[in-house]
Amino acid sequence: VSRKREARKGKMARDGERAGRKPAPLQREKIVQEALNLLNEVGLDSLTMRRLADRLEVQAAALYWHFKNKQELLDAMAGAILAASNDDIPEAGDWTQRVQAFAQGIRQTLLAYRDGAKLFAGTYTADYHTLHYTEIFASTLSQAGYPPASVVGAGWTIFYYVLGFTIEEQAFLTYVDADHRAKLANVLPDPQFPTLNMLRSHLGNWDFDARFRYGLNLLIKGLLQEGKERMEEEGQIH
Amino acid sequence: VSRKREARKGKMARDGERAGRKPAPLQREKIVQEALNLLNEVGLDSLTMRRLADRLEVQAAALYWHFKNKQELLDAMAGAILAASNDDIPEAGDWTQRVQAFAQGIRQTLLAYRDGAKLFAGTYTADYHTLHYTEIFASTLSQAGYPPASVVGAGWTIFYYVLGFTIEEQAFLTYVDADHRAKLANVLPDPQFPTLNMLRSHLGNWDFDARFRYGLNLLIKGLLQEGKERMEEEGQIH
DNA sequence: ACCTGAACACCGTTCAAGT
DNA sequence: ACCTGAACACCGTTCAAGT
Repeated sequence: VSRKREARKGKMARDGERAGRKPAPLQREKIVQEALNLLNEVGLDSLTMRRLADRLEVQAAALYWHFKNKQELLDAMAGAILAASNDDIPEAGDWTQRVQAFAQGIRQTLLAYRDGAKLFAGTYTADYHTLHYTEIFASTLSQAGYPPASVVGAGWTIFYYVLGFTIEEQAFLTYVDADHRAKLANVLPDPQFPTLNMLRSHLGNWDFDARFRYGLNLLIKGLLQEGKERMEEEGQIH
Repeated sequence: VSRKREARKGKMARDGERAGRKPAPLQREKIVQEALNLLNEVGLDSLTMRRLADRLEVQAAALYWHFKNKQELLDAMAGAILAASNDDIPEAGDWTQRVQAFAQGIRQTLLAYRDGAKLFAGTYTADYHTLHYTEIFASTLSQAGYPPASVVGAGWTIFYYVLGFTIEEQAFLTYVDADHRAKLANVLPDPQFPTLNMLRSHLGNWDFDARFRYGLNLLIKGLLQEGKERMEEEGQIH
């Protein structure tokens, strides 16, 4: 997970606009790494500065020398999750396969840490890794012939889908136990909701992998359709 | 906003599986309503039991007679937001227009309260309103000829998209100021990311309405395409 | 440069006791 | 049935002072 990061050393855009100043206070990465371990053990709601300080065998106040406040630490954690992810998206296959691998990659990255998606939501980072990922996606769709507005629009759409999906997936995995699931199932056979009743067996399906693929396919079908419409228009003009 | 709820009184599935017991301790709705007001004023992070108690001119401990814990209150708030929303989706138009209106309705519902989307995320409620909404969507797509698996899959996909979108929209509106936006713009002209550089003008576009419509259209295009493929298959078989 | 000690102004939650 | 008083075990953050 962290071997990749060594290999990219020297690219230096790592700490945002402050990059390239000096070799970064060594301690910062250690804190973030320990914070991520703690996240996996206790979850986002129980991740406190004091608990983290305990782990690092330091006073809580010490953390405020390295981070302005808790939010800045959380932002750094979100960045580190993305950085640690498998960022060599396969170049093989047509663009639909590449886009699919891209979306799956983001989902797996967020799934790799407890509450990873929730942590990531609302973190508007623009560090090297975010831009790198975006560049890969954008160039794939651009080379497939899609115009700028579509590339950007599709990028956001896929990102929002993956984010919403993974937030709900992780919430389900941690908060919804078998009891709760059974309760949901019991509510359904209500004559007031005939269509839901009809769909009962499908609504009880919690195969997140299959569910994710269905939505991703729908988005790609939409892109294919958009591409076809664009070709037809161009055909009429020329 | 709350007149609608009066009109539906007597349907009684309101408090989940405990419904139909007795006329519900009057106080509960008042607490939730005040909590929503507080949410709009201070945001989700600053919504505390103690502050809410102050507003109701009561001790914080008193809230624990009405709600098991804070999470139960948050769940009730999420339910109330959905309940207060405009739930008579227009019956006019073809199914694509109805699905569009449906998704827009959910987005507007979540936007109606500060951090509404974040509050809603991970709240697996199955109250009357959730089921009612789902029923409307499912029947629309069912009547359009889509098979059960597609109806359910498309429902989840649209939900995840709307949720992810609105979370990021609200986070942007509250946390990202002009300064931050300018900083994001400055990072882009990097020769390392040629495609992003090319898309610069489009990446700086923060028109969320337009962005939302693009993604929604993409999903509907995908559904139309899926429908066409299904018709072709059926044509070959018969 | 980096950390401690101690404090400030808060949290969510419990529970005996009141009415 | 509904609420108070008081406590418990925590929070994030600041800041003088240490090394």
